[in-house]
Amino acid sequence: MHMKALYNDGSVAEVEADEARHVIRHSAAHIMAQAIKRLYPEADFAYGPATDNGFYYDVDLGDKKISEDDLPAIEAEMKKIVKENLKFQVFELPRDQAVALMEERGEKYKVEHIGDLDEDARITFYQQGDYIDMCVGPHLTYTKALKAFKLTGVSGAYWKNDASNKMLTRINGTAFATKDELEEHLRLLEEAKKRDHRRIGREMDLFMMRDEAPGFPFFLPNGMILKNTLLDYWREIHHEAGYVEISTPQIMNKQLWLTSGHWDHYKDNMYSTMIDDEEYCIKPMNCPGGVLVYSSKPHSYRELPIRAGEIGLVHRHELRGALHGLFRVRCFNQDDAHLFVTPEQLTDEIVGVVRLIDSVYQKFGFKYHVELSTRPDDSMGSDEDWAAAEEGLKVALDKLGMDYVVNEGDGAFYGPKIDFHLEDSLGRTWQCGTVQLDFQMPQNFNLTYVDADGEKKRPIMLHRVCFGSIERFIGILIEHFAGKFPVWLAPMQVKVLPVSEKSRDYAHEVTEQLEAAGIRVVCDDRDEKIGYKIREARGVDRVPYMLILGEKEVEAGNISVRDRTNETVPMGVDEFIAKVVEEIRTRA
RNA sequence: GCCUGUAUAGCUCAGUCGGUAGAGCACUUCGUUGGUAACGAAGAGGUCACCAGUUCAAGUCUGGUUGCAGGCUCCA
Repeated sequence: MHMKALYNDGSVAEVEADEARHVIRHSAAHIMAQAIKRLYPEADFAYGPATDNGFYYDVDLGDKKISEDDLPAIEAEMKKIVKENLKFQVFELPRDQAVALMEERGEKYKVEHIGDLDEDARITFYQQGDYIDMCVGPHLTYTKALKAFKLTGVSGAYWKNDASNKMLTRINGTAFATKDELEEHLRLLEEAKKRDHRRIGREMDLFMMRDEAPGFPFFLPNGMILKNTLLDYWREIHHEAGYVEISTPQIMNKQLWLTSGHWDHYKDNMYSTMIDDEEYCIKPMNCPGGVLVYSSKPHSYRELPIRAGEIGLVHRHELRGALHGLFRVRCFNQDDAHLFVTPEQLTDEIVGVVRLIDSVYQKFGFKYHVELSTRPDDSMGSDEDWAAAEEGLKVALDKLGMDYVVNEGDGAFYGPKIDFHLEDSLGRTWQCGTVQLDFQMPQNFNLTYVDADGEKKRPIMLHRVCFGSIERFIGILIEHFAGKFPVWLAPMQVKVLPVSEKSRDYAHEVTEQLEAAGIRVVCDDRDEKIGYKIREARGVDRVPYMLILGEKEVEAGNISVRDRTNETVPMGVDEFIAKVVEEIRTRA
């Protein structure tokens, strides 16, 4: 799909594909702003960019409010503007005139924006009809080129993404080159909703949420199978990677959290309780416990690196507006580990951890992106330590040749981190794995090891998780597989479906044989028709294998195996058991 | 915490102008013995999230609280 785009130097060029889509969406944002301005003359616009999925504009409407009910009117006005086929024009102004123009038009956010621009920044404006917007473009050449768009919702967003600023009204929309593409996009969104882990979790009886405990998930028997199976896998690969496993207390006294720095930097997220008139905290992180284990006895350089894993249940008071299924909860299990290493071992250990995390994500076929998160405003420690720590992570990433984006100011309060982000069904990303480099905790707790020269030295501490939180990881897994887990993970691996009462005894026999082989099998011997049972096994249980057993199979002494491709093949029971057991063993 | 919505049966949803509730699926029972994505009938199931208010009367209107959804902020 070719189309023309107007650039801020006044030139016009052909654009296509992603670039064309971006131009369409960005122009849609301007046309929406023009429509809003016509309907709400007091509207004051902030930012209005194109995004990966559409576009939005943040607007300050003063005392007025816009809700979803108002969107059809705005859409209708946009259609009028499209029909008017206004020409997009571009012009540039020197700073003082740019400010004057925006002030004259009552655009105080744009004026502030100009103030934030570099001294030598070129300030360009795009105009269609009587609407003028400060913008770097490019844009469509005429409004009629906007052929397919839809406003999708209203939300709030802080000016400059800062919670201390005013909350503006964000109006979201999406636009495509053609109506067909728009329809397809909306259809895919509907499809994605069917993969929502909250919905599948309920359908498959994996977990549940209750109003009595917002943010605290309940795991049901099927969910526990999934969780425990993941943990078995986790223990196996960590044992192979030279990790030991520990477990540290849920509740430890406030003094510990003062020493670790959590009290000063993380107090608002911590739950606490009184025990015998002394204040105790419920752990929001596992590291202080891990540190206490390390510091409980002297260590030689010969013992390092120590890699101590812990499936640690942590509780954090998250803002209720942030809660989201299993993705954002108030208590979760971290597949944590703390590594105590010498400076010489540091890079290799980071590389080892990153490789381990990568191997886990490869196992499930996840695509992910990596971020290097640097020093936040609220942090502890010296500039030198932070610089060294950030450098340490960079060196490891470079050694691995990994692509990453830098996420300024998003590190933990005690150190910078490498974050691994996974996608959910809607393409939203969630941080799962992370590797954090920490010089602070060893200092705060005066951790040492005796080096070869007999001197006491300070170990460096690495915090790391692979899954991140088991809960979040399970949520991602559910959406990734749409509940159709590989055999080794499936809570129900085989469902035996007798066609009628006549084959019920045989079905029970086969079920027992599978059970004896360690296969998770359920026999649906209800008095229902075979089509009904298949429908439920497929659509609700999402079981990898169904065994259809009728008189034919009783006669032949074999089984009919139907897999997820809906192919049905006859097979001997022993042959099938061997196949499934092998798939489970190899985690195929 | 903030913005915009939203809350009726286990699930998905109807419920008009305010007159104390309905469907489909699921569940239970009975019949049915059925061969690859819904067998038939009957039954049971709701303090309409909660607390106030308006009204002769509230699922319905108003206010508040809580949960939930999509965002923002924050985060694994």
